[in-house]
Amino acid sequence: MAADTQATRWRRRKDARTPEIIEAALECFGERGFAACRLDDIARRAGVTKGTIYLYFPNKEELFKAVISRSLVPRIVAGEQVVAASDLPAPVQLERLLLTLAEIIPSSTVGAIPKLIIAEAGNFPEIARFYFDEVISRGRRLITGILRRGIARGEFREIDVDATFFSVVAPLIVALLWKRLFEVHDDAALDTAALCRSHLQLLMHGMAP
Amino acid sequence: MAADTQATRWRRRKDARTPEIIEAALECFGERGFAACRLDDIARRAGVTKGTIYLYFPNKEELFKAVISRSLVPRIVAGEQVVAASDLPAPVQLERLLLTLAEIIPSSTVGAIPKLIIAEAGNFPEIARFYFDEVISRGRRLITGILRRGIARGEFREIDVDATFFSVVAPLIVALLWKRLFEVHDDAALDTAALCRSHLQLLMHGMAP
Amino acid sequence: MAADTQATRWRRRKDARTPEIIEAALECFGERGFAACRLDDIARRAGVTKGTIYLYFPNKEELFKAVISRSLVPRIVAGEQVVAASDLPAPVQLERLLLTLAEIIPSSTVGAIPKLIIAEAGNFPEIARFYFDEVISRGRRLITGILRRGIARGEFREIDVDATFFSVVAPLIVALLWKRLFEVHDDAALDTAALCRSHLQLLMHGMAP
Amino acid sequence: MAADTQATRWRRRKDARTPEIIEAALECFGERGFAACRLDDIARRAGVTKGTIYLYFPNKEELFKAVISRSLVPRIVAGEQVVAASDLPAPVQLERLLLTLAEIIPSSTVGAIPKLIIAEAGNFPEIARFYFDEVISRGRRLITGILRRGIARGEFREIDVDATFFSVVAPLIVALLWKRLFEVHDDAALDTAALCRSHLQLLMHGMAP
DNA sequence: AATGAATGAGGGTTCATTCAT
DNA sequence: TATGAATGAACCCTCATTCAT
Repeated sequence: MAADTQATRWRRRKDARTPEIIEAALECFGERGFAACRLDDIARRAGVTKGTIYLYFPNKEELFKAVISRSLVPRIVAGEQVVAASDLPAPVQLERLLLTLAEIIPSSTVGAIPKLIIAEAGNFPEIARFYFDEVISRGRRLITGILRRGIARGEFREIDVDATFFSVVAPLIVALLWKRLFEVHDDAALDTAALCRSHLQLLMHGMAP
Repeated sequence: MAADTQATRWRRRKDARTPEIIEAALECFGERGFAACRLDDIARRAGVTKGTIYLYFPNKEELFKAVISRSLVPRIVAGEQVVAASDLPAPVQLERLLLTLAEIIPSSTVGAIPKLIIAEAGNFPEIARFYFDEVISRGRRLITGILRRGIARGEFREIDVDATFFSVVAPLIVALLWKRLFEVHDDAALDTAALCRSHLQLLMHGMAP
Repeated sequence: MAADTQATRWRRRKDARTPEIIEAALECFGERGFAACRLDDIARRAGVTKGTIYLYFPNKEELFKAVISRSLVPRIVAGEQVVAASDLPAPVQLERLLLTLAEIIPSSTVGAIPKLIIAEAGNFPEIARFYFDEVISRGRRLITGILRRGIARGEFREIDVDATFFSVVAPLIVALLWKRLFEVHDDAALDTAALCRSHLQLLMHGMAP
Repeated sequence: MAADTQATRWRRRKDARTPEIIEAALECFGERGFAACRLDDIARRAGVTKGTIYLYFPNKEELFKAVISRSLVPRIVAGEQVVAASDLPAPVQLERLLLTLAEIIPSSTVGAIPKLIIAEAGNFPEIARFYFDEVISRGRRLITGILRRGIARGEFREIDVDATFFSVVAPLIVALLWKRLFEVHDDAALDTAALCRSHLQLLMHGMAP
């Protein structure tokens, strides 16, 4: 029985290692960037030693790729479901989607990814491509889809949906970066809720027929 | 001809070297990031050897700081002048400012800085602070100033200027990053002009009284 | 056989490395001086690679300090015991102490330290201070103590003990340096034993009441 | 006339360069040792630039040799004259010689050489050999000569002159080093005069028939 | 599966030396 | 003769990666 408990504990431990290391790596990469982040740091945070990381990932670069790819899919899926599951008016859908998106902003883990992508896309074209295909393109399809439906239904005026995509999501992305990079230097904290409200209002007024 | 090249090479005096090295460093940092960019690369681009860099900058970090600080002031000043020099209606001022800002987007040199800042602000708080004070804060003051004047003059409806600041500038910043990071993966090139037009229209409609 | 070598190599654990590296460093520093001695040389002598040294010492300077400090204490203690353990006449004690001291002269390891100290004391005041406090001062206390006792007991005439300290020990120190620096250029090898005998005789005659 | 003055001034300047640089180099080498002393430092002290040094010396090593060799001959000659010029009793000659020697101790320039030799003899065998031949051997010849004459004349007892040579000069050499390396760490300054007096007394008593 | 001692290639930095002016 | 900008080899140090245990 004791042996059985042991075995279970060890198995769970082993299964848990991969996400634990990814989590630790995401934190560390997010704070310092890919190059400046040492595997020793990641290992310490994950509660293992450097050598152990190599049992789960062939090298630092692959670990980085895993960090990026495995941390995002759930979020995208969530977003797609918000839209697909309903047949609400486009403005309502857009609002819900942005509010869902805005929840990521303060998330200490996933929220670090955009900064990472921006910093390292040049050095890791493979990651950039993956991120573009799996996150950005899907996100853009979601949003432009809503915009198109809104136009078709007469809920939005005739707008350039590809361009407006930027107007819609950019403020949230910039807010995400701001929180991590500049809020500490500013007099007041960034009021994410107010920003969302204000931005949504601007969008609704701005796109109204 | 060889003699001529030599002469030219030697004519380049101390005062020419500094901007040459900064220029080369900006390119290199912009492409690969601070840590991944080797001094050898910078030196080669600047047409000198590694040792020469140390005649002009005490170390890599100070070179980085110089790159950031010396590349920005002129742009900010330009922006401030666009506004200060006129007493036009706020919407017109806003339009002119954004169009000026948009010109930076394709600039191969200065346009690389935002990415750099985002990537390295965490590792160089001093630089983050400098950038925040000298670029972001001044830019924000410019824009919120225009917004406030517009509200006061009845040209804009009552809006949250601090939040709207994000809605106004974020699309341009994201477009800047997009150009460098994702355009290559997208089917079509990003039409900056269309984006500006569309975004301005959205803003004008969205903030109209 | 290869397996055996391997095993031996791996059996050497952390605790064995430190003295091995210190020993190698002492040899190397002793031969070439601090600045001229490359870490690669030390590593090769210690049978490790450069990187390994940094697992045991934070940098070259700290390695140097360790070399000095860890190589000396045993010798001093030995000297103090020679004196403390007995209540012999002062001349006898002095003789024993000098003979003990003279044993260091040909020692290839510890014997290199005085040269090192002389060469680097200016660059490493901390080391100079340590050496002065832990070696020189203690040695001086030992010798002046014997001299004072000898005077008090009427075994020596009234002498300036602080000045005589130099007359007592200097010849041994100079002999130590001579062995390493000039013996090779001289016609005959330095006869340390004869030097000791002659010097002790001089001292005994010279300090006799 | 002005031209003439100029010419004279320039010639004098040029003739003065060599000793100026040697002087500056001796100071610098004496303070930091050969390796740790940068040519930039020497140049600055000599009031010239680095390049100028290469007009007078082919490289750093030759400059070092010049420093050693040109700084010593005068002193040796002085010592030899003190002895050769007289037919005084050996004890008196010895006393005069040691007092002459002791004058070097506080000399800030020449006094730095022994430390330099000790530090670098291993790295520059050529210099060690030169110093041994031109300084040490001649000094030893002087002193052992006096000792032999003293024995022959019945002024000294039968002693081992080669060994006693160390007993005679070592205290002065150690005092020289002490002044530069450890006096700053000691409670009291080293009283060179007292040391000479005490040492001479010891010698005279110790070698008396 | 996990460790952690060891490696070694690579980068930042220094500085003796060169050379056009 | 003197300068000082430029060079490049050499060295310290870091850290991703390996591997015996």
